[in-house]
Amino acid sequence: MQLTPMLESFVMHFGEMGSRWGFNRTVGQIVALLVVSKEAITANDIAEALSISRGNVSMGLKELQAWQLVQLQHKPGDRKEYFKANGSIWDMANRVFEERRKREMDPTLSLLRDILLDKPGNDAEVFAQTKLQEIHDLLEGISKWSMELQRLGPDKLGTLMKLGSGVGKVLEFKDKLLPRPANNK
Amino acid sequence: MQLTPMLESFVMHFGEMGSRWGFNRTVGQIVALLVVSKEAITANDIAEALSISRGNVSMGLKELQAWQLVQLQHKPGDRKEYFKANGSIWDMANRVFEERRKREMDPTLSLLRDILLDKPGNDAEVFAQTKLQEIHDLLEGISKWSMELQRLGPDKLGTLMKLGSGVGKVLEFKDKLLPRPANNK
DNA sequence: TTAAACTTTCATAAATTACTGAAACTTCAA
DNA sequence: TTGAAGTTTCAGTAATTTATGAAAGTTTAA
Repeated sequence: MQLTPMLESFVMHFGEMGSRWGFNRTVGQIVALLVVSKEAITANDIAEALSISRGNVSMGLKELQAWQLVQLQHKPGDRKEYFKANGSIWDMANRVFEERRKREMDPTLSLLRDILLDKPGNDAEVFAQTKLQEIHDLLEGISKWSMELQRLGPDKLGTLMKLGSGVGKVLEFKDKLLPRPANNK
Repeated sequence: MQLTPMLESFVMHFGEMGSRWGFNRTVGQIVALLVVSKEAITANDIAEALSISRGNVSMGLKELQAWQLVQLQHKPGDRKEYFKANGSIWDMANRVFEERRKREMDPTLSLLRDILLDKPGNDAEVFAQTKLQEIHDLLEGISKWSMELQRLGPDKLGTLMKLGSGVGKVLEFKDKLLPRPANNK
């Protein structure tokens, strides 16, 4: 497998960005390669296209399976395993969001809840706890909201996003039209 | 400066999470320390509290200034520089979002735009470009939308988030009430 | 000016993370 | 069962990132 310059620049860029998106360079390259590949490809193809070791590919694919970003395929009469991107771009982005939410917010939320159960021992701790409470509430809000948004599905989310600055307007309607939502803290 | 066990656990946790949030351990610890400190503190206080070198603190604070997460203060008759968290938790979270958007999406958007200007050279590139276009549109959508949301300000965003699953309902209203929004691509 | 008090820089050391490749493992056809 | 075709694991090494601390830089009071 040989990449054209166009595809190579894309794949390499995803490698560079990988670490910012929560995985390492190789994993970024692999997922990029799979996304632009029409047909499913083997681990050997990947190793060759990216000039990395076979072992590295294996670990990368394992990681991507944990993220649910790749799909395994078998071809009849062929013992090799073939891989392809799992779902649409939208699906993949959703899974990345979800996974990052888990990794970036859940552990902190859990720690904050624990700490907030403790009695403050002095003045400094009293002040600190009010701050920790604020952080907790913000994280919890974002966390819950992002889960709601994902539940909306692509179509509605699309509408919501296209709404853009119109969101403000719609919110005003809501105040006038919805008598009183039942979810006050 | 000596941290109580409660504060220490919080500060250390932020250190661990730091790398997932886009900065390194030390920077995470420093920002956590500043957030729970009622009074502004000196770089030496920080080095002592976290048991890290003075130089490291200096670099960490520099980084945090780039993120606009710390504020410098001077006390009359005192030559030292004092530092405190810059703005409310909300403000700080906003800046982190903004900065991450810039780092995680902008470079990719820019690359994708470039690539999409090229003529595909073969079949594989034709397929790849449709995928790249999808990625581009999704990223652009998220990017623009998140900017809109930030423009709403805390109050409205709060309402929107509290709305939760109610968002779906409000969207239905919108379809019925807003004749036709002017922002079609 | 000088020098004391303080801060930043940066070369190098330490720590962490990622990659390789050979060995171990698995699966399947004969 | 054997061995060929394939995959995974993991110890060792390479690459990258982060931290240290001494030297250089800055600021201000006298």
